[in-house]
Amino acid sequence: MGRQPSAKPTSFDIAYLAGVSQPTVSRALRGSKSVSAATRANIQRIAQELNYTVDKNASSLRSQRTHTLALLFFEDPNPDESMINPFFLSMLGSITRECARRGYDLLISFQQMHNDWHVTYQDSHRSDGIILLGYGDYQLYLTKLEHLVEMGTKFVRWGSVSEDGIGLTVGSDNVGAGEQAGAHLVEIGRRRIAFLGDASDHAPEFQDRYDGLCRAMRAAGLEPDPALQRDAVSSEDSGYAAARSLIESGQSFDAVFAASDLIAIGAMRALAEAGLRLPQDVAIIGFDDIPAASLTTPTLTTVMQDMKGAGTLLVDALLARIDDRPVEQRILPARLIRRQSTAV
Amino acid sequence: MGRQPSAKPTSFDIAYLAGVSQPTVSRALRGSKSVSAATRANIQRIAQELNYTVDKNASSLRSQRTHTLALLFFEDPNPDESMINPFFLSMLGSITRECARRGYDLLISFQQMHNDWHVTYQDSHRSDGIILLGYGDYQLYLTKLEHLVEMGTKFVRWGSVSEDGIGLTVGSDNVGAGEQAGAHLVEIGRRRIAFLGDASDHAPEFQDRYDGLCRAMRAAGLEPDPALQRDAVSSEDSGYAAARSLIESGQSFDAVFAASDLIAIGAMRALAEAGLRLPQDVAIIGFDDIPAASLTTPTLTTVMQDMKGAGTLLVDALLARIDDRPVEQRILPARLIRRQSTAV
DNA sequence: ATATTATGCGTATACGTATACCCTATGGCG
DNA sequence: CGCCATAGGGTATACGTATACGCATAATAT
Repeated sequence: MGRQPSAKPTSFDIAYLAGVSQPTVSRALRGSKSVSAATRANIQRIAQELNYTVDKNASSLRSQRTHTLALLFFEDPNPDESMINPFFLSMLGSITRECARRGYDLLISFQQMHNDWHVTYQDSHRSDGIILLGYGDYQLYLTKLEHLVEMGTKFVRWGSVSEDGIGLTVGSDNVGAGEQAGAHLVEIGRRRIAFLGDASDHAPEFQDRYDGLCRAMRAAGLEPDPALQRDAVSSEDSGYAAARSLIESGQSFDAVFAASDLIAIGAMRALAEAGLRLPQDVAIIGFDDIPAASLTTPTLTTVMQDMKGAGTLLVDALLARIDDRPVEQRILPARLIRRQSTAV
Repeated sequence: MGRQPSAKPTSFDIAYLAGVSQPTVSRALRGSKSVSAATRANIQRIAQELNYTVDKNASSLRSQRTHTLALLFFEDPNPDESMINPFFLSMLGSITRECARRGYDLLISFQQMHNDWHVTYQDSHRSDGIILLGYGDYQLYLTKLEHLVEMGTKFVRWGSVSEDGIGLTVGSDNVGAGEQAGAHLVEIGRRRIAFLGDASDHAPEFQDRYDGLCRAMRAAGLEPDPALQRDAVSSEDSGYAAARSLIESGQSFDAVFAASDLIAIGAMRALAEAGLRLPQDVAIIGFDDIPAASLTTPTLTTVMQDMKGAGTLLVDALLARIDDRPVEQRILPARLIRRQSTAV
């Protein structure tokens, strides 16, 4: 009770003090060239003094531009609560920074795929565009994407770029990364390389990684054995289960390429429990280079994605989309990080 | 280019179709009781059919309520880029979920403390309130908080509850947690317990943890040795440096309580390099229970904070603040997780 | 039967900004 | 010296919603 600033100043207040009309204030502050330098400077000074800020809602309502992006993150059906995609954080960091740099706000929301998110954000004028990260049910995802396209909603998504997908996609070079991993394993003399991760079209990124592995093996004259592939989603438990299934099948193998570090960490536990020595008996490579990867015993060879570049590129691409500038799909390079788990 | 929905429907469209006036539509959809059940049902049906959503900007402009919260995360001056507070993610998850449950949107922004964030979010009507996480320069932080209070801005912050702080604070029971850790170390026979982490008023939470440790030691008839305390910020490198400094000082110690897991992990590296056996020669306890804590060798005893509860509580408290309902400071319990690093 | 109150809804208007349009002084040009 | 382009800025209005009020009709009280 009794706050000294009687109320938030409006553009009318500024206009009054500057001896001009309200529209002139608006023009001056938004950089219109039809206002003289002197007038603009004066207006800016007064605005500064009064701590004036443009009312976001009024501005958005009138201009139909919110200068806000929405980031929708889709969770897996049963998320390993304690370990939600660790690598997501650095991407989030670079996305928020890039947004700030461009003068955009960022709305964030963790979603279940079955929600009506595809209606909420654009139709209610909350944001100018949407960034999509992850997905639960891939088929449902595609359906909703089609709906977005129909509605003319602007969006970009993180994922597999190789598929001729719906909408604009930014992603790592998963195939190339898989090749690097495969080549490395072949180089250290491994012949029977297992793959842990969904290799179906439910998880295009994982499939790309598998494709890359297969390509590297064939290039070395080896034929990938389908019996050495096990489905797994990105969680430690799932990796553990997949590795156990592999061990119990009695198949012989001397290397494992896991589609994510979480899977790899779970698999390492299973392998160690089975008395297999890492990396002598089984070499293992993960994917993502999460912080934990350098703490495992042995430390985990993995593939590092350019998460910072990813955030920047996603925002870049989305803004281009919004402004109807041309954009093409962009693939980010990934790099193999060699650690003890493949050091023979 | 030829989109079939001629335009986003407005409340006028609904009103026309329902044979009522626009305000009635607004009333019906917002649950005003001065509209008959029949009318309301009819309006809702039509709105549903047209995929109508309330325009967020218009609504916020008129009602002066944005139904949006802003989450400001302050980064340390030199963030260990790859490992930004890992425990932050689960909190973020619970905050977004809680917001969604209450029908609030969440704006997120990583900030440098020196920015004018304290003006931007409330004054421009972007959000109804602010959640503050972390801080860089603590003194500067306090200054800006005072400014927020002056302006009548609604906010809550995560931090040390014990200080009779500015504004409303939600935080873990750091003192209690420190006591638990100390008691545990004493229980396994340790007498010379070092503390790694800033114990100054620049980092109230760390100081609370240290106070807790001291209290537990005194309760056991031990006097904490100030020479065994080393400043450290929450990063692996800083922990490593602090531990090295401790080792090189020649002080004898048989346990380490680190103010965060990152510090602990760095310290473990330094201790191992110095040929000290963990936990036989030196037992060690961290704080946060980040995923990596269960992957170190030996696995790390640590304190788990209730991050999910934290997110819920922060949102809860802020909404209460916004609605001018009474709220008191809330302290969340923390729990010691015993692992190999203190198993003797 | 008349006065009173509640119910359900329409009328008018405000929220604060951005833009289309219009007008007035210049200055340049022939 | 008259004509037109241009700079600079004012006037009017729209963006879509939420609320203060007022006014009927119906329900209840007296």
